[in-house]
Amino acid sequence: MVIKNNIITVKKPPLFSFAECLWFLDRNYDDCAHTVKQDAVWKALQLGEENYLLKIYEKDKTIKIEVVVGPASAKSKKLIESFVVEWFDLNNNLEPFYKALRKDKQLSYMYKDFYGLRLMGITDLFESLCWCIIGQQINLSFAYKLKRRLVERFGIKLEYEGSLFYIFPDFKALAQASAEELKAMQFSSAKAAYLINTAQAFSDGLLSKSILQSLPDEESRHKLLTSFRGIGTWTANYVLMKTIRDPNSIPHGDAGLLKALINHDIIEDKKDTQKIKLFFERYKNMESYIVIYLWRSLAIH
DNA sequence: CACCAGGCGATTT
DNA sequence: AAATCGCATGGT
Repeated sequence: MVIKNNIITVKKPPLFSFAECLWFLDRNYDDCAHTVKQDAVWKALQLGEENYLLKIYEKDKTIKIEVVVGPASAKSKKLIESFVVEWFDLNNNLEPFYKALRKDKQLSYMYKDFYGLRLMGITDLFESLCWCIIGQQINLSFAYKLKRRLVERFGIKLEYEGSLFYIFPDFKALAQASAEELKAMQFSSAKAAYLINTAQAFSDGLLSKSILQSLPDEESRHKLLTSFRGIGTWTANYVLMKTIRDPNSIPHGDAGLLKALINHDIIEDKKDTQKIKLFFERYKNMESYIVIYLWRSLAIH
């Protein structure tokens, strides 16, 4: 009998659906950040100095994390477990959010239809910022294509049983990329410069997740982020939501968010900032979660 | 062909 | 301060 010691077991929290989270990861886009196969998600990532390939699936009342590639020492397992808990937002109690949702006449259907969906994070700040810059003002299909090109060129490739898995490039690799090469990959000149500038800001120690987390409030985090070229209010808020997990962060001006608000007759046109403000007051300190659920609704409207 | 896309920075009013 | 403009290019 073989005893597997490369599996980590995590308890599922209440108000959680692994299937709904997997649905989000496997929307109709070609995201190179992970692979959904059958009922499991495969994820390549770097933690500390080590590269890992994880296979994550549910079993009974638990989530299983199989360390497919990489060390499965006690220390590694601890890091991996923290990563998954953060990625799936497992420590967040959604009860207050669901309470507010159930009271919402227009949106209460989401309580059933999207039950258990979590705010799937982007735990790495550099990756999160790059993803925003790539996605600015272009459609998502094209954005995912650009991201794949960037990752295949500058990222780390992991091969396992004939399949390829990618780890997002280190900022050091992008800091010395040439704008010309990025432009040849169909990035606009502005975006090529933003990406390289951002990578250099990390290289120069001007920006990091811990720097951001050490700041006292959302306002100061937003201010630091937007001091860099290419990081506007939308990008700053997106990152605060997906990476820093500020609960009250809203990516104002987001095209998808506005479309969802119009679909639900919450606003009539995109410039109705007053009604948008009123709407979000119903979700104080849960703004980022209602944004995720509104984005989720775009797939059914 | 027109219009929009998970915006941003620069310029003009 | 607030509105407008140029960017770049794939999707529909």
